[in-house]
Amino acid sequence: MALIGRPREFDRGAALEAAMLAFWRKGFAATSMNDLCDAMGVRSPSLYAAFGSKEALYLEAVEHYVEIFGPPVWDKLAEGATARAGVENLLLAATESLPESHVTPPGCMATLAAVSDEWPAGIADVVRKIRIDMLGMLRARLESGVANGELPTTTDIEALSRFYLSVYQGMAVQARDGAAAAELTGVVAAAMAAWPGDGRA
Amino acid sequence: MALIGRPREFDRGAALEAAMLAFWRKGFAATSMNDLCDAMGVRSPSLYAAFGSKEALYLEAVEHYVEIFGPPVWDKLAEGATARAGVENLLLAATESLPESHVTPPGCMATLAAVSDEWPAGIADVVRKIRIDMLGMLRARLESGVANGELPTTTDIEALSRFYLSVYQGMAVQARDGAAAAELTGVVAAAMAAWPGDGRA
DNA sequence: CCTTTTTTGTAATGATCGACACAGAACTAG
DNA sequence: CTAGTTCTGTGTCGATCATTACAAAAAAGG
Repeated sequence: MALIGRPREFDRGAALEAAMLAFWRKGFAATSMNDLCDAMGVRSPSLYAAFGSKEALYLEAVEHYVEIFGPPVWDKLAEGATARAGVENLLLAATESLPESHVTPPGCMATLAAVSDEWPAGIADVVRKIRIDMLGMLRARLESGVANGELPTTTDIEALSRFYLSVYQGMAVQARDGAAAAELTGVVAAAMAAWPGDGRA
Repeated sequence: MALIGRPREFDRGAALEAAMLAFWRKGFAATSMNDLCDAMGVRSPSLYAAFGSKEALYLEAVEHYVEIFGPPVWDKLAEGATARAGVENLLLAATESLPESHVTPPGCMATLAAVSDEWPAGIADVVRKIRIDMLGMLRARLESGVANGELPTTTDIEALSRFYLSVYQGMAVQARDGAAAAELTGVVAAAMAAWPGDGRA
């Protein structure tokens, strides 16, 4: 991009990654420019030159989050042999992704963003769209399950996709509260028992 | 309390109610003292004299929330004739309580507090305890269901209580995103299909 | 009446917020 | 080399934050 002029002395990608982790852990408002400068190892004028503003940096950070942490979980939805296996694999992947790790904060950055605090409208719109996209992915997989004959044509797609989204979102909240992967797998097992036609009487 | 001296000119209970609604809608950090003074109709010195600090006011507000909005939902757990009816009635009550109304903001104040932003430790501890108490109430009802013979003794109480808590918490997130009661009742119907022994094959 | 006590309104405190002005440093193009 | 361009570091801007001094006002006790 910048062919002439003084070269940038920091790795933009690494700085964005650090900003993503800081925002993920503390949220938008609670992460100050000072926090970001410390986490990214960059002075504020360099940060503004590279990213524009705190809000623009957050938007890039959450976009990066979706690119990096979305596929390992949400691609499972399509990889499953059946719609049921897809949903189950999605939720099982979430049990590994949601709890805190050595490098990542607990919970889902997009699910938990802007649900309890007032955030800038631009950010609130983006994260809400991500959550709506999750619902859309679930709905699409269930619809294909009906088309494949795996699910009865009478299946309430809207309700079932919202239900499994609820399970994912609730697991994200509990991961925030310290739930471990083993505790979340129990939730998944219980949730899969709600699959239409899975009678065990 | 104050027998002598100039009498207070505002209704402390009404002011607390207004503060609760403001905190509920915007969260702790995003609600400034200016916002609170406007919402409560009180100048800041009077506010500090009556409540101590912003943090102490929040703690009183969330305590008031639990007292007012907790029982209409969570008492349903014990009122049901069976454990299954109790859980279903709890979730159905939530479908009426969680969506935004003319007077209340959307979502559950205790469920969504401090999940996306860093809040003062004292507040984070309190709201997390409330969420853990919800889990405890579910667990206790399921345990009594096992004792009554309504549920198999092999029931994974821990997993099932976490599962229904997930559903409640996920519905709270979706209510934040604008879900209506009708959409949440579909989630409840799907969730109740996961009840152990509810075979429909 | 006067004193004591508490609340009220005005105004200001220091701290922190996001964002930026400016000058010097580091690079390319010619 | 010089000129043009971009980045870095220091320092600071006005705004807003939670909190509080201070004095006038409103009540009760004597």
